[in-house]
Amino acid sequence: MAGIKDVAAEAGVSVATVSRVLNSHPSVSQEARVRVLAAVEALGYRPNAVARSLRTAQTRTLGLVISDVLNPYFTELARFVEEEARALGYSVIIGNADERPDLQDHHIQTLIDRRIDGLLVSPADGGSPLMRDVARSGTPMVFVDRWMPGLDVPVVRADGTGAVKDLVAHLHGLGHRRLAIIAGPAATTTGNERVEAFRAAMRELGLALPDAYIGQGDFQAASGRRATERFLDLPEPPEVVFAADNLMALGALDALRARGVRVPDAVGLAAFDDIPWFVHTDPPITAIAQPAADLARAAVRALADLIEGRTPQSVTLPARLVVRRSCGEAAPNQRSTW
Amino acid sequence: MAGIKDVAAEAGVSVATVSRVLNSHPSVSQEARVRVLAAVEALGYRPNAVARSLRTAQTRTLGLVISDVLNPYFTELARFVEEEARALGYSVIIGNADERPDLQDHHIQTLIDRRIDGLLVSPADGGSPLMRDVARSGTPMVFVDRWMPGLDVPVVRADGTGAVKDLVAHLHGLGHRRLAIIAGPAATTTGNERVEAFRAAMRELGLALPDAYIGQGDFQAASGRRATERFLDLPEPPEVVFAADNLMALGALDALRARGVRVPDAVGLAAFDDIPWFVHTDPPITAIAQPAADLARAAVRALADLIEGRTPQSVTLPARLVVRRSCGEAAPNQRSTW
DNA sequence: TTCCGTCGTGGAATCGATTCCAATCGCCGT
DNA sequence: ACGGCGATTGGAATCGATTCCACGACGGAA
Repeated sequence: MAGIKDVAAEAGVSVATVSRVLNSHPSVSQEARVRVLAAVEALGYRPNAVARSLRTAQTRTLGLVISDVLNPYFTELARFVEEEARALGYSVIIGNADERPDLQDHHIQTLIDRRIDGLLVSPADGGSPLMRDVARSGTPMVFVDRWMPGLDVPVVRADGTGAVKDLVAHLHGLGHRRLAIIAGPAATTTGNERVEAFRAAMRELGLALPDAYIGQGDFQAASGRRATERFLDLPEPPEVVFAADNLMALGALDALRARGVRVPDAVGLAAFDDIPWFVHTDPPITAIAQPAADLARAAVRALADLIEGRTPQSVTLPARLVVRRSCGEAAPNQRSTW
Repeated sequence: MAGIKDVAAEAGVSVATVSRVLNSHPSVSQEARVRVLAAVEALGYRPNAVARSLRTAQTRTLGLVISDVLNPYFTELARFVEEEARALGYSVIIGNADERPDLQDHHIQTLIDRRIDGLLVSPADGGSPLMRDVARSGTPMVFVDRWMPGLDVPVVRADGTGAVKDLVAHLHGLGHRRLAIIAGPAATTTGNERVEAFRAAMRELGLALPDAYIGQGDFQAASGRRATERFLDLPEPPEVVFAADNLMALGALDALRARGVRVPDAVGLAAFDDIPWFVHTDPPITAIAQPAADLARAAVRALADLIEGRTPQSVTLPARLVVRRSCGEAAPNQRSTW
């Protein structure tokens, strides 16, 4: 593969001049520029990004560590992150933690070793000591969706409080009183927040939330299945199950179907995170939709600000309720996002 | 951030010795090794992967260019690719082409510029001249799922012929005669193959496949919607629509629902690619399942073979039919993959 | 005792770019 | 005609590792 020296030789100039042309440095004669460009073309020369990064100490690359690629919400997030990053001249390397702290650390370490310019993280399991160190070491970093408290790191996320309140009100209006939730890991911020919002909304309506109605999940399908089975085994099962993410909702649906429980007649189902498939499930699932595209854009911009020396902003966007039929009679404002 | 020189100074040895310890070169005294390791520990030293790559001319990184991250099939593929690569000591950088040739080329170019050790590609739109050049230039490369004909590049894919034949037989057995297909882009191998397999299977059963029953799609949801609407507008609409991938099936379902067409009573639906949600759609969708995990593993191994100088193998694995209820009465062997 | 092979070690070159610094060349003003 | 300034240019240092090569010490064989 041709190097900058070959180009210099071909064009009859020094490597310094070639480099200047490539980086559009002003002081190069028109004539030299033309010759260099011709040589570049003739040789099909492409600068070696590795060498360039070593010298300039920047890679124009962002790391994105997400908790689970199989979760459509994160996939969507990743897609928009890459899009915005590309618009700003960065590449993105995705690390999938699969909700496993060890994998998460592995990816963070690998990304740091490769000297990415900045890190976008959605901490699985409440983050890790390594993550804390990285943040403190001054590596530009931004949290998306989930975050770690007590760190001076910008956070870009959706606030589901209002939407959860709307959801509970909707369920209450439908006549449901016994509402259960499948929570995410207590260590994650989103895991906690959603439960708290749910609890608060219920208290406001004077509804009780017994411990037995709080299932422990880990944001993955299997845990949704297990928690749902436990609910169904209760002497007095809940009338509605609210899953704190879409994969656990899938698991819940699996469990319900396996037991032959009719949705929503016997038990209703709602989920956090809206995805295209919820329109076509049986029945269509009422869900809380997060603005993934906006979150992704805001997060990338905050990170770029941090990297390029500007002051980044934490951003909180509202999530919103999308009512479908999985909790009872169709509501008048039933509408899909898609 | 501490460099190898700092470690050398701290341990009181030369950088050469430090490097030897780090790369477990045999000729280092026990005593020096201990001192170096202690210094590494004390300084929290981590080798700079960029510098190392420049010198060794290898990055221990694989590029994976997929056609569409939002397609759960590719997401699953990506997940297993990363898993297998990690087991073999490689990292993976994912490029999402969104079924756009220009984006695809952008990612390939970026990956090459970063000197990834090898490339795993599922060509969107039949590949590109750039892709052909890269393949010919000797960059280790392996095709997954889709491929470009006429290149000496290993291909790892699933063969759907048998499963499509099973599907058509199943539909025929259910009494359906007018079967339509929403094809993928003619430029892609999978796009063509699936149509051809379908056509062949129908011919064997003496069924006609009029041109009007072949919808042109691009593997994305919107095209599935459009093609389905066109089918429904036909004087004699098909009895079953077979979508060549899961996103177009989603689009088809959208269109069917919008028109108030009952599935499977009025029109049946089947899809290529099976995903967890198909179990819970209304109705559950009959689909052809590809062994994503096995494909991913085989592809990574083939690429690693190529990179490390062994002889890689092309692999073709069978896809299989999973019958559900979207084409008519439940079959006896109804069973989910999940 | 002398010679030679092994082992452990450090100096220095190298990978492919970027960039500082000094040198050269016109050309202008006085 | 001369000093000087701006525009171009090339040489060489540098980024942080790996690795070739030479060198000294030491042990065993003759």
